[in-house]
Amino acid sequence: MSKRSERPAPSETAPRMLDVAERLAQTRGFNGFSYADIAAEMRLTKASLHYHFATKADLGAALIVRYAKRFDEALAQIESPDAQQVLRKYVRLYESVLVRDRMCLCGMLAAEYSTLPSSMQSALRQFFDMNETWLAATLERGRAHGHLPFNGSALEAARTLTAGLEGAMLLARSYEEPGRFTAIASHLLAAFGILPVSLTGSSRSPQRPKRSQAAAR
Amino acid sequence: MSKRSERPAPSETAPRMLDVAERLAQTRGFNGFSYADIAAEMRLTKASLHYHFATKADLGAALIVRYAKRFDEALAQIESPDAQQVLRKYVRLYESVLVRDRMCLCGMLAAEYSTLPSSMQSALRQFFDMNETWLAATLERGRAHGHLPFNGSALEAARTLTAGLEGAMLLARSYEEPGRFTAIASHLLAAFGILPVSLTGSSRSPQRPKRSQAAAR
DNA sequence: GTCTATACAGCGATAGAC
DNA sequence: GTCTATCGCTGTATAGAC
Repeated sequence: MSKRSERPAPSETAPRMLDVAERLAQTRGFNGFSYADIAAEMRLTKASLHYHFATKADLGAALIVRYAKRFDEALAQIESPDAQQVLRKYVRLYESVLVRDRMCLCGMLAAEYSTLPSSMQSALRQFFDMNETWLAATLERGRAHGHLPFNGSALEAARTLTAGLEGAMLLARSYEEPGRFTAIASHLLAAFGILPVSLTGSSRSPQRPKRSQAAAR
Repeated sequence: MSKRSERPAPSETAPRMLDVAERLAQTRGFNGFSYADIAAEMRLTKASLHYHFATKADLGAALIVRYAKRFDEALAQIESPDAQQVLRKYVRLYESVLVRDRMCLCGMLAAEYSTLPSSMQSALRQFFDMNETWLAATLERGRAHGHLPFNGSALEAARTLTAGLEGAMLLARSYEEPGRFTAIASHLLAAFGILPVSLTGSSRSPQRPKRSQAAAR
């Protein structure tokens, strides 16, 4: 926080703006930072910033689009035949955000949803749609291969998992204790029969997986 | 929404202020409304409002304290020997907030945590502590009586449930589809072996359409 | 308790020089 | 692309009359 960024090369100004704005949005919310904040950090004037993103709504929409693209790429990179491993890595994506004292950008923006320009609202929904589509497909595939013993609709399971992770980030941040997130995430994964990371390694699992109680009977 | 409140009796101004501010904070966030918004709705001037709550931080702290008190009372009212029924009603408390197009006040404030005055930050943590203490005790009691077949720490289970419900509200609001919340909440309850309400009447008490505790908030 | 009036900082945004 | 300068508006908050 005490370090002020060097002034970027002109061609790098737009992406650096997005970097700074992203961090501010994740930590303070979209309504919690201003062009002046970005300008101070980048050692530019507010007017210069408006050259790159004419309005804050433009900046905000670009923020979501880039975030969604990166998230999509990250999801592609954690694909693997082992659905349990994929989901553990999925959780770790969230964790890697939290340990940098940030909230998931889109979780944060979801809280401010009703105050956002409509361009941001629709971009936000696209992000969540993409996320839940990928997650539901992953869950369904894992179940089909017999690796994920959960019950019920994969789409609803995906939404439940996302809600749990977003909520866990929200709460963990209020305590400045990332460990709260990890504990909740493990609990959520356990509901899908997924054991903690420390027990992975090989396919043997001497401990009985905590079966999901969902719709038992 | 289109209706503007009547001007309150002078002695009622402070509580009405809290009512209006609460709704605005739940829908737009604490940084998403101003004294001017409250003043317009109450047909008073901003200056008059500052007489009752000198600063916005004072208003915000009072907001949380009152909310926590009401929530505590609501929890006391849903106590019952049937832990499953208690948890279903607990979920319905959240639902009753969401269907009025609001986010849980404290979930919303949690998102803005880092921008809040410290008096609000500590009040917020108190709210979550109270909530999780009650919930963990409820879960533990249900398990001890054999009514809740969940595994692991009751405290962590409580945190997981709270995170899931808060996250579900967050996401459901971005789609303006309260049904998303209900589906996720059912899924979460199922993880504790709690069946949907519609399937509960068969063994014991018949289904009663009584919806008394939906008040408050 | 409520008012008018105002202070003063911050906001997003624009015009035009360089 | 970046600057200086400025606009119009909104934000929280205060002083003092009624």
